[in-house]
Amino acid sequence: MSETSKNLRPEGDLDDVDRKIVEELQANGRITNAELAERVGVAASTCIARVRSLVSRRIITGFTATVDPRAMGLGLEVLVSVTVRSGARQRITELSEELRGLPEVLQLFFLGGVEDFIIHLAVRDSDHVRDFVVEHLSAHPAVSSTRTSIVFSHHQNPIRVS
Amino acid sequence: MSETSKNLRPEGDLDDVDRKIVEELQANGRITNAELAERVGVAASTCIARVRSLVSRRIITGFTATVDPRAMGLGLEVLVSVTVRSGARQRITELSEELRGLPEVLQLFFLGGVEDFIIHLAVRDSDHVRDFVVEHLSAHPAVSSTRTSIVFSHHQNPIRVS
DNA sequence: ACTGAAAGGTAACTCTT
DNA sequence: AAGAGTTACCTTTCAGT
Repeated sequence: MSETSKNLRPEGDLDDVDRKIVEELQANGRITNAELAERVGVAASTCIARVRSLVSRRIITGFTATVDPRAMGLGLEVLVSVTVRSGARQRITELSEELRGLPEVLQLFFLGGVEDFIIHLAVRDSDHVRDFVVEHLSAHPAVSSTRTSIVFSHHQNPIRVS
Repeated sequence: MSETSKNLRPEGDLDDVDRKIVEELQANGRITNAELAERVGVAASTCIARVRSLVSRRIITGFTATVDPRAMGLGLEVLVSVTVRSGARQRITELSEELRGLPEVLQLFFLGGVEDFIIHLAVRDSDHVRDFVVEHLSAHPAVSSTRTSIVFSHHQNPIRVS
């Protein structure tokens, strides 16, 4: 009954069962509740209650299929760094919201530092990159400069509780 | 029966049904086959065959739960740009594989251009960033320089067929 | 708060058209 | 590719611990 039997919440306020569930669902988001329960070592009824709690607490924020961009005809990925004009700082939010809505944009990092954004794009080809930069960045009054780098490869890891 | 009735495969060789399936499964990876079939407008038996085909062709590469790093005790995200010493180019692969295995690493972009990598980290706090950089980057003989930027916000979009 | 069993529902498979 | 019918399994609930 002591607090010392609980860890000093080293990672959020999840216990071992929650963490195992999160780990398994990151590795396979389509696993059935029955199998998840077995892997985690709790009853199916317990497991489904835990998963629902994790979702309602917004610890798990969603379930998605991961798709290969090349299979969708998007053979080129690039990272575009954007610096905003110092006189146009207040327009960063407006610009970022515009960018978020564009289909080429896979990810948008809103940064502190020299660069204000990094945009991760998946596009058909280099012409498509140029069109994107010209149309949405160079033409925008808030944008000071951009720098585009080709992504040779891209790896994504699950979040690990370590 | 003519080729003209098929589009000039504007995005891979997926038809409208495949594309709708991919779209729905990115939005909700845990949708049931019956509901997916209804939304896409095909029979359940057709739908499950399509999904399996997409997975076996590696167009859909997996299903995952998305997790809030903050809920896992990882309250700080940063992007670290890494430049490799010009005399140590051949060690990039070795370094990237080492980095991929680290629990703090969410994403790794292997780049062409001035910078060789960008590492997306989720960490507890700024001490954790420093430890990571010192331990895994500065100490590495192939690393020439690093630059760390705080991520204020991060958005991720599904891949859209446009 | 977790478990286990029972009931109901749904998915998956096969065959046929 | 669709539909029907069968099987099997999964989800859900609830009472008990």
